[in-house]
Amino acid sequence: MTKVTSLDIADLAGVSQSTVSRALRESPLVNPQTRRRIQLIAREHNYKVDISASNLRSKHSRTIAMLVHQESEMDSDINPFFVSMLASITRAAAARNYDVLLSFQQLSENWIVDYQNSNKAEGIILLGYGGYTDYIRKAELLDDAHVLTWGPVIEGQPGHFIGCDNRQGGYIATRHLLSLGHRLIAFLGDISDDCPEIQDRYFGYRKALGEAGIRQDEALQAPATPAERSGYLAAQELLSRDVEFSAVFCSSDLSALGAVKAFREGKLSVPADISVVGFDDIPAVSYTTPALTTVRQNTAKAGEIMVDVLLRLVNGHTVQSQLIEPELTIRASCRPY
Amino acid sequence: MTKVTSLDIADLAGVSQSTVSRALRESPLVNPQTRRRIQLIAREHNYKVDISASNLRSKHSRTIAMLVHQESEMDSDINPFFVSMLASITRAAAARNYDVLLSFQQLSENWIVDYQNSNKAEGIILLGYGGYTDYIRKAELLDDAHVLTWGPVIEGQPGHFIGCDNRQGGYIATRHLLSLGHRLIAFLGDISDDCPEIQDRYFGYRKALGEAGIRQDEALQAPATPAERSGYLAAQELLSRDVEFSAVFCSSDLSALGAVKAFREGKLSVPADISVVGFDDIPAVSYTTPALTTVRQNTAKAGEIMVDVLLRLVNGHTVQSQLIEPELTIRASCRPY
DNA sequence: CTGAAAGCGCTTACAG
DNA sequence: CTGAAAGCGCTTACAG
Repeated sequence: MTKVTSLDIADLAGVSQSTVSRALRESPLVNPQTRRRIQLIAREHNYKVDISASNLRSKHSRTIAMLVHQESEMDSDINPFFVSMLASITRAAAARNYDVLLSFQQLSENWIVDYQNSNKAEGIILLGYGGYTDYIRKAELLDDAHVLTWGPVIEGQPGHFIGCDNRQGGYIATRHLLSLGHRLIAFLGDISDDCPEIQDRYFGYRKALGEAGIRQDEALQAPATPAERSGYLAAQELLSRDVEFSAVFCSSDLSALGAVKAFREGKLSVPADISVVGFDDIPAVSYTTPALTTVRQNTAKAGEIMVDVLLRLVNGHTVQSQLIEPELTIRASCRPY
Repeated sequence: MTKVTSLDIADLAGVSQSTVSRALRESPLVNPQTRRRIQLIAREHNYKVDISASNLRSKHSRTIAMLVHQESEMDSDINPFFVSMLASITRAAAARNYDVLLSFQQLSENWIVDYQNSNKAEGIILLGYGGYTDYIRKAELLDDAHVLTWGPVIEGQPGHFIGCDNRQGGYIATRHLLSLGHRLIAFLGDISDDCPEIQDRYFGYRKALGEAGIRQDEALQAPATPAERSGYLAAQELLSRDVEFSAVFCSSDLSALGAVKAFREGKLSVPADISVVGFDDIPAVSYTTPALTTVRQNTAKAGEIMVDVLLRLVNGHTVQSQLIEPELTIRASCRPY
């Protein structure tokens, strides 16, 4: 069976090939009746516009590339938050008739050149490059390339970023605990310069404490990466310090999950003995016992915005880095002090 | 800045455009020195072969599409097992110089036609369509289309499947528990015809019990979907029945995680009071306490095989549905009875 | 080993 | 509203 082309459809419909092309692209130039007839014939014959020919001629690929960062080749343990982002970006792109190319690897100049200059994709979205700010900073390429990164928005930083208002997120999480009467609130997370997003959550936490007239106690801070295991260890570390606290703000849901487990093993009940707030609102934490109170990053909305902004970048508009407002999602892991 | 084409490179190198094309595709027809020179010039000018033009002319897209099944629009909670598969397929494709298009949605005839006839992708991989056997059965399209599904291999079934030898997996999991002296072994999972993969795990479990001369007690079976919440409820159900058992084989890691939690809440320690074996070996279960003994589905290998088989299908070879051998991964969730 | 030429299947001015 | 024609940037016989 030989391939059906627009010429075949034209013959069948008794019109010219250009008219077929127009009809299938919903051009208003074509007589509505003719258009419908052509579309019907095309469907009957399972005809689809050849995307390569279309792309070549029109110089658009209607495709974006998504690059998911992977530390190591072997590590398939992707934060569920990024899986949600991936899904929502893909859906947002599909809604705009864009396809999504997926790749897991390290960012390299080469990769960007490859995807842009080869016309494979009109733009690129970077996911999970949180720790790579330095690297991104170096790549001047990012400035004229159509690259959008999910990550921290830092003053004067080259490239284009969309991220969560992490400072606000840390602030509302801590305010919530304060409003429940907690005064000794621990913080779990890596506040080094390597993790500007976590740092911002920490700054929000400090701001809320400050406003409540509470001096932050360094002994109530323990580093943790966004991983269950890490939260578990950090919580144990906290317990071993033998400082008092009645609540913990964890800078990620995964670390919160680990912390809850550590507390439980230490015969401390959540929320009876300790209140816990997480960050991200990954799908899993609404099912846990207790369901986790957390700061929701709206991935569906984030996906929409990222696709919109990337496409505006592609179309030559100047775009602004943008922060997405987090929301507190109250569940069952906190209790009044 | 106007686009660099192979003609520009040809001019710069003082050769014909055909020679540039050949050189960049590593054709042995080109003088090695000339080839190197051309490649150098191309790199200097950030020239990349226009993929649309190349695809149009050569009639290959070197792209495969991955369709991940999503029950509902809102459900971004994808089983980590499929995330691993997604990553490993993408990497296997990249190693063969293939790009991967990603889509999350329901399977529809339309979708397949769209991707194949439009030349967007040479073949399609379906992920997470376990419950959709009926639907797939109906789609005769699948037979001549280049579609490969991760799922159960069923005698006489149309289409092409790669899956885990689930029966063997259930068998080795149960044998392990038997070898530790357990006799009363519960099973968690949905054994309806809707889930042939879980059914197979159940058959393997029964086979092992049978060989050990143990009559399977129906009261020791509780339905559970591959979700933590579901495993949690199923384990509670089991406990409420007040039947005795010293071990549980859970048909997924996610349900095993939930079961462990339920046992713990019921003041039963794993593995001291109850031994638990899971299935999948998702990344998370090696970090839990106790680390979970489970049946490993080797996703890296599965990804390689799926890409290989799909590409052979694409190239017109007949391919055989294939089962991947599971391996028992012993960790800390089981103890001799 | 190299080049001239055809042509993949579309989109889009241009003319009517 | 419709058609004839050019041309997107390659790959690949074909000829030498």
